[in-house]
Amino acid sequence: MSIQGIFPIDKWDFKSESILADLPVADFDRLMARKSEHVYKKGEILFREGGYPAGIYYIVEGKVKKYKTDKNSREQIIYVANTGELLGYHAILSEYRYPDSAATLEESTIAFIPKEDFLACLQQSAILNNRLLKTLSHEFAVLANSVTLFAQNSVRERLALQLIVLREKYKVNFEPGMAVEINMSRDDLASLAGTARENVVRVLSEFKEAGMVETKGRKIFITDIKKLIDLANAR
Amino acid sequence: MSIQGIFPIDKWDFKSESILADLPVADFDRLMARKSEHVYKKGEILFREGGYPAGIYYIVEGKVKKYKTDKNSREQIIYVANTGELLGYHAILSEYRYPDSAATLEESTIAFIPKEDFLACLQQSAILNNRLLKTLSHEFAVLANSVTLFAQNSVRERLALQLIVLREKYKVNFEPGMAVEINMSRDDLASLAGTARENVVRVLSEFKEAGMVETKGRKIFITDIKKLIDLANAR
DNA sequence: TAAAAATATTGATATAAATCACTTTTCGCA
DNA sequence: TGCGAAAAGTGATTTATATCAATATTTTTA
Repeated sequence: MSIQGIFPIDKWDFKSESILADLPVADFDRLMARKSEHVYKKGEILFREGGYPAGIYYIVEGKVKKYKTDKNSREQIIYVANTGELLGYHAILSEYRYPDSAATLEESTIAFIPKEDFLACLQQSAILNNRLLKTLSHEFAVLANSVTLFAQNSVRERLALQLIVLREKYKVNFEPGMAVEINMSRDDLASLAGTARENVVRVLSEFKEAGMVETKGRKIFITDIKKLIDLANAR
Repeated sequence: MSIQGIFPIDKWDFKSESILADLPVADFDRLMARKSEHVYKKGEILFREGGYPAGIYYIVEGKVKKYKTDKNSREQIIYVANTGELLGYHAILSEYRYPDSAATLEESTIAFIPKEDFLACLQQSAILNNRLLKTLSHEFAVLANSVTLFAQNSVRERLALQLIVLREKYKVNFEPGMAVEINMSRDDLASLAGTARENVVRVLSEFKEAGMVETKGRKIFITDIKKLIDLANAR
């Protein structure tokens, strides 16, 4: 789902192009022929940065964080993938190792597709080919935005933007005006905003003061998205 | 050219996969059939973020910065493209607008290839297809590294890393132990490192103190790459 | 080659954010 | 249902870097 139209440009359109949508049934079936589906508990690791790729992963249902870990073992979340998204294809297409790690953010059902099946399908399906090119190009735009965000914006702005993006991913059965619950630890939010947990807590309570969010225990509710967007667009 | 082997992992392998290398002659000729070549002066703009793409650009000779401009018109350089690299394909492949702007960093000879020719060639050449998939996947890895760099590293580390990367791009007729001259303004360096010009100047003079670089007027020479790398890897 | 313009440098100060040390709350589960 | 571990929150302090104001240097050009 897109947030186009809310932002001036769709600068923060983090919508996930579904790579497999509209794939001809034959192609889809070939791809999925030897898949193995598995339910992962929250926090389980699918693959690790630097590892050699054996195949790709399809999120049947759930959420996965893609992240990098630096030498101080501080984690940086690059992206939050949602139901319907594909994972791990970068490593296979670049003929190299996984550029990041992936771990479930909640209990998730995930299908594994062997590398050979993915490559075979890729060779035969022009549509899959084009979808990948399109998705990868879109990812470039999204990551370029991230670079600018981290290089030039304050923690406050970074967190605001990440909350806006997360809201899109966490809203289900949404009706206008409804608060969206974001189910993510302060630590993960910190990792997503590129800061320390303490700062997330402080900024979050600022946002609470300003009537943008509410919290109940660990739960975070986005109550006024418009205000958040204004803050993110300000300066 | 790669800096693999210098870094522990090739974390900062910013080498540019040449998309057009090894392309069958027939494909290459078709792609280039209607190209128009033009010499740009330093600082000329090839395309602007948000613009509708009319084609792609091939750097015959020269250097181009890809950058984004935020609401305060502060510039963030995302990438420095070198001789032999292709520009502007993201916009065409994603079927959207240019995600960033491009401007020459020095006098450069650049060929423009109409969108139709690029797409036609893409449709007929499986090799071009695969090269694009590979390059885009590699770009993902590079940008993911950038995100982590900006989110978690100090200005000192950021500048050190950017200098290491620039050194690869600015070295010509290089012999071991030779100093490499980086011909870039303090403002552009600041934009590349995500900081203000003043801070670049200060950090640069620190590096000079430490014997890593030398300056002559505006010119910057990387004299001890090993020390720079140690600094970038430290922490 | 001198004057003007662009670019770079320096120092002082303000501000944001990291870090540390600690307390409190929440929640899974025994 | 209450205990213990994990997660969240708070306050004080330090540190890095942004910002401002002014000067100096380099390059361009007339």
